[in-house]
Amino acid sequence: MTYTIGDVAKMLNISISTLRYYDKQGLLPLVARTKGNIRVFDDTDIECLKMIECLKATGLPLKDIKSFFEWCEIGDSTIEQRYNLFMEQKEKTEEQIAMLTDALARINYKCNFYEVARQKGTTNVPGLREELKLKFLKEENKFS
Amino acid sequence: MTYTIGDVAKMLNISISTLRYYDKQGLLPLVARTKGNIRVFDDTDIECLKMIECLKATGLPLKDIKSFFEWCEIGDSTIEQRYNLFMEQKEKTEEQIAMLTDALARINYKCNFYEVARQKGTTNVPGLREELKLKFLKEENKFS
DNA sequence: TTACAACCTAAACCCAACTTTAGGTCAAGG
DNA sequence: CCTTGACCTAAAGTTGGGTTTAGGTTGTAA
Repeated sequence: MTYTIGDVAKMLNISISTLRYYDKQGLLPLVARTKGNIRVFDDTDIECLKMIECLKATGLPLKDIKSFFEWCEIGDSTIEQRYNLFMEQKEKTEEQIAMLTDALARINYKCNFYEVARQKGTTNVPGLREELKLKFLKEENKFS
Repeated sequence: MTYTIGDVAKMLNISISTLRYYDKQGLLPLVARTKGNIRVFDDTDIECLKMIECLKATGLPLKDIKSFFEWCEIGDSTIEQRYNLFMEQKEKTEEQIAMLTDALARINYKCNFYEVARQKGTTNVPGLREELKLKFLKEENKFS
């Protein structure tokens, strides 16, 4: 099965210009072309793009993703590097999830805070603490 | 308790230039100054900065963080906006965690794959599938 | 066979979020 | 007083990850 760049863009929800940009950056070194120079993507290219999306989602820079594909092409002598890359990325991803989980807890707190504030019509709700209140009250005092 | 910009930079592990940048962008509208124009941070400013870090971690752009602080200053008439901001950010953060959890599963698979490959000295391991193999094998065939 | 959408390139442009640079000011210790 | 490190500003530069533009080619269907 083969696909045009437009097909791939729709399938993976990546813009055509981004796909061309990735190709130019050397992230898709193996994309075939027709005699008329039109890109022909196959299922392996789709798999590569999904891997790119996965690594990008975890914050790996494009140049490092490029390195990974270069290592794949070189072969078995680069297994150690590839292993290290994924082990490191695993750690970083776990850290990111932990950070986001923390952030989510704070945000949930705020959701509850503003839920109550919405009902009462004021952020001045006894029993609930808002981080910013002190200073804004100080500010109010300044103006009064 | 008050702090210099250098103190805050060390406490929160944010560079001095970033703190000044945030101030310039209007994210720290309430930071006091000495008569000699030196910034004086207090504990509320530290709380604001922690909130900034939290929202930034979830991908909220600085201009939106600025809006939030502006809404806080305006007062109770902006409760609804603030509520919506946090509800939306809650959703987005949950989505991000889900995405990262997916990515982590793929990465863990790769860790295992390369763990075995490392032991065997080759990625050509029966029973383990590598997304990229097809094409690279095709490539090998091209050259042989 | 020509019209038309979809493809191509190179190069310029864009944006957020910083960082660096250049040239100055502040304040505490000797 | 004067030195020195920490502070200040404005403005320019940097980076990553794209998008846009301008000008051209391909290929399919009427």
